[in-house]
Amino acid sequence: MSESAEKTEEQLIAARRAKHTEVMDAGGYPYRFERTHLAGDLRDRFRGLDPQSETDEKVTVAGRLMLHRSFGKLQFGTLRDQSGTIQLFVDVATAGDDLAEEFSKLDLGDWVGATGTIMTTKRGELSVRVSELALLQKSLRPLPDKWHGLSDVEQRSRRRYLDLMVNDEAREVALTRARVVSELRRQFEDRGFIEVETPILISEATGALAKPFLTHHNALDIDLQMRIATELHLKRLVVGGIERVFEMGRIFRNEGIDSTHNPEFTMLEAYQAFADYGDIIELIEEVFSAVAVAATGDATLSYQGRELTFEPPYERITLIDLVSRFVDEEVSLDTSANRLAELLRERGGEAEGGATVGRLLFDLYELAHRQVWEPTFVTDFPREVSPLSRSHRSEPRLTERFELVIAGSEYCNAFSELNDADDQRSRFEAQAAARRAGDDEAHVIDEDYIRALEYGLPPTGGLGIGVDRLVMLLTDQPHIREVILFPTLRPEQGGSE
RNA sequence: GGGUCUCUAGCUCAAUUGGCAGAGCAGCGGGCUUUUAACCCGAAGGUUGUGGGUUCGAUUCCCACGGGACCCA
Repeated sequence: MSESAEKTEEQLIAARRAKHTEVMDAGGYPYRFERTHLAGDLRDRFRGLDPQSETDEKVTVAGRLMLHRSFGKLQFGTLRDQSGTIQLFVDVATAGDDLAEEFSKLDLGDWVGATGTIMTTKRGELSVRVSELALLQKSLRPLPDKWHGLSDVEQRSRRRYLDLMVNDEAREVALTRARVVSELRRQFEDRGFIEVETPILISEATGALAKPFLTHHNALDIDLQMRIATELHLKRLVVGGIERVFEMGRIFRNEGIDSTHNPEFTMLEAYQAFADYGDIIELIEEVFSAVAVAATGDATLSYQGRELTFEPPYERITLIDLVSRFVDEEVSLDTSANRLAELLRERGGEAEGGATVGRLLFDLYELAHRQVWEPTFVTDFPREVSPLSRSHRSEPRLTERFELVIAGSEYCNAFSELNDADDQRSRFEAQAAARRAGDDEAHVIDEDYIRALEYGLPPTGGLGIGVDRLVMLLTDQPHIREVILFPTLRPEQGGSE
């Protein structure tokens, strides 16, 4: 922004600031305000009131002044509170010159309280015939365009308060997210899951394949990492006897930012003793359909112009069958690595030298799953890409793991939990070898977790749900920044965050 | 990391082949007793992201840098 542009803005601010100074000189703004009704409540209660009605109902409303229309001796204002909008009507004949003058001096964006009787206008608009007015706090800065709102995506993310003020969709997304989170919590609580909180700062981040954020604790003088999953802590709690446990919390992964990745995001993980991945599939179907209905009112919705239904049952297909369908050729665990690498390259993938059959099948799946639209459980993942999943009961080269794929992306990752301490140790060691070979996202060995398993983890089914992505789906948003109120951004030049 | 596009008034957007940078909203002044983005009249508001270059002349063409968006890896 150039200096003169700032000057232009300063001129706009100066006029508002002059009025602000007047208020301050006259004793300042109120510390509280007694509101009797929300706009939405009034709309519900007086729905169907005939045009040009006058009532004796005296109400006090409060909110931000969003629009102002002056019509000679009449003035109309649109006041918005959290529940919606209500019109303020000021008639100089009944309100008097002073109140009309006071009302006309308000600026868009001001926080205003108004008392008066409920009425409707000739056109039937529900209004408050204002008899008392209170300026609760002046807005010193001009609002964005009253019709177009704020459209620049960067500014909308950076100044979310403005986005929420002027863009209906931003408010709707925020509210829907709250409904999703609330319903998720209710679904698990109703099934007897106990909500817990596990550490975010830990000496070594485990439970997923991702780079952690690094930090430092001064008093202990130790380096710490921020969690990349809640998995191993939650399973320790199952070992401890909390047989149904969940956590919905912030996860941090030190990765790039794109339409589906924010460095901090919200994941729900849940673990259920005595269940296997088949039980978890049923649980997920119930939870997802309930959440879709709670968020949007319907289990069927439109995402990016295409219909999608959360109505169970969802399709189930093994990873190998999905890959076979994708490459249009029957593949299996006995297909040669060379052939799989060839198929991968043909489909535009990159096959690393020395990649195992399981790895290559997984890489092919990563391409194949983009073509899946309706909710689909893809089951039975290769062992080497699933270091925390229990071996498949009928095929040891596979694990009892599934992902729920919807609209080309993964929304849930779940498995029969690996509860054999010795097997877990050998999986960790395989990961450690990969790490030594240069894979810095390979899992590190968590000795205490193995110790916990040695005390005995019952047969357990577990799941992880990417909450942000689920909200994207349910709000029809193509970018994760639209469902996170304050997404990670490069700091503004010269500004502070 | 690579490619494409983009940055003009507080906000939303124009600007012909390179020829005086315009509008709407907001703000300011005036009019209007039923508006719904009210409307009408008037005045004001700009170092066109930053820095270089080409040119008589650059919002426009070229280069670099910065911010952003999308696609690819």
